Amino acid sequence: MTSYYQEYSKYFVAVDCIIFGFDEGELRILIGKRKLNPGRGQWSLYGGFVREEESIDDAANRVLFELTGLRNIYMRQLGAFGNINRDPGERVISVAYYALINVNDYSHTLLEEHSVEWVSIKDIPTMYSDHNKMIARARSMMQKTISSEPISFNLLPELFTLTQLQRLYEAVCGEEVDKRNFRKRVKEMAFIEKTDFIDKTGSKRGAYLYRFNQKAFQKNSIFKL
Amino acid sequence: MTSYYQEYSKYFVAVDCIIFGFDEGELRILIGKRKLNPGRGQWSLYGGFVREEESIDDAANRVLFELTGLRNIYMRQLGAFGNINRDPGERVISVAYYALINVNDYSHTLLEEHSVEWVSIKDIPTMYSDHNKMIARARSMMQKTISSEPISFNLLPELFTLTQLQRLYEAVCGEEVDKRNFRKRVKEMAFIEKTDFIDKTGSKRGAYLYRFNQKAFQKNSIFKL
DNA sequence: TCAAAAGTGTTAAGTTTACACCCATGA
DNA sequence: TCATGGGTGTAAACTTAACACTTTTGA
Repeated sequence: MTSYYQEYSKYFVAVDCIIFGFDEGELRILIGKRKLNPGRGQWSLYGGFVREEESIDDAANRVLFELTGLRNIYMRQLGAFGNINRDPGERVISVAYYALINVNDYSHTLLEEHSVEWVSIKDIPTMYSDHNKMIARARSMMQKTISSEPISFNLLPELFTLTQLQRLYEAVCGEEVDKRNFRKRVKEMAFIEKTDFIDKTGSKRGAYLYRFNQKAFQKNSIFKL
Repeated sequence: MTSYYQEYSKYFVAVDCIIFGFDEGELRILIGKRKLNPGRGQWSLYGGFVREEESIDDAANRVLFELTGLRNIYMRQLGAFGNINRDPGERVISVAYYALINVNDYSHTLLEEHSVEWVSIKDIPTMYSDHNKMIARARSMMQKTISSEPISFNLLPELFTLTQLQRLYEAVCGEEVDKRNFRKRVKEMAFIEKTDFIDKTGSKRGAYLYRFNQKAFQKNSIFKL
């Protein structure tokens, strides 16, 4: 084994995931209570330590997979959190990621198995370590992104109504938007395709279901909500 | 010493700084050739390892201070880079930061002392490890930021002409803008103050010098270039 | 006297916002 | 039949973009 850097210190490196979902008109994240010390019983993000055989990104994907059973999830790094005493146990540097999943893809069984729950972004409790800071950063990063990149679709089922899309947008941005103006903008985006399917769960009349066409997007690549 | 996490591995954690300056109409970064193995002689960002008694942010500030002698510099984290083999020596996780400095504050003596030089962003060579990726990310992050936050002023002397400000903006964005439209926008920002001083180095006629008023900005907080 | 950079307004095009009513259906 | 959410267009306000000439001065 080489040892170029032996005079320097090494640190534990963890990943923490802010997992967003959208349900009942609310933006939610998946959090649970810590099962181990330090901080046992405190609300916490789901995370894990980086292993020697994986990159940090791989670690984040592994942790997400362990919790959700899902792969190929939209996931972005928020950054590294490295205050000396951020972890009450020992010095741990944590790299935070946020992920967007469709709550329907996540089974209730798994919720109980890992004792995590969907908590509305409006009701986040005080959390372990600097996790509140991570959540705030994730939220603000996502807010900036949602108007310029088509990330909404990761939070919705494959087929969705325009009202659902609008409610999601409103939940992320924290403000209401005009229905007609919103639909006008959607109509200009050829990669948001109207299907012939109709959803009757949300209203008596029924609403057309739409679908995000990834391929059509690649070509056009203009997005502005 | 506590040992909550002893079953996990520890890693070297470094910081790398992308230090931007603006000179002769070009956006430049400060890079040098590695003095030590692995990678001796390769072009590299300036960096250092995180010490036990400092946070990652503190480490970045220390490294920047070591190189420039400057404190209280505008500096933002880009994120963590953690591929397994990113460093040819041993596994090192690196947290990249970008900093904006005024080239006039940086002495030529220091350039030589640390054998670093200002290289135009257009002429960045192939660099050590994943440093090219870091630079690309820094550039793109800065580009996004410059239109919505008043960061330009960190790259300029305290007093600057509108042409300098415009050239900087153009260098960062990589495209030219209309002089009259640019000045119109500047005029609407009360916190960019015209002074009575005139700079005659850039033209025979001379141009008014302007100054960024940080206090006036705090109150208004609208920025759009 | 001329080359070089500084400085200055107007108009057309495009974008954004505000706004109200009819439709289809199940209960 | 009525309450509920679905669906649609236009005009005014605002923002952005395009555009050309005069001024000052040192060389």
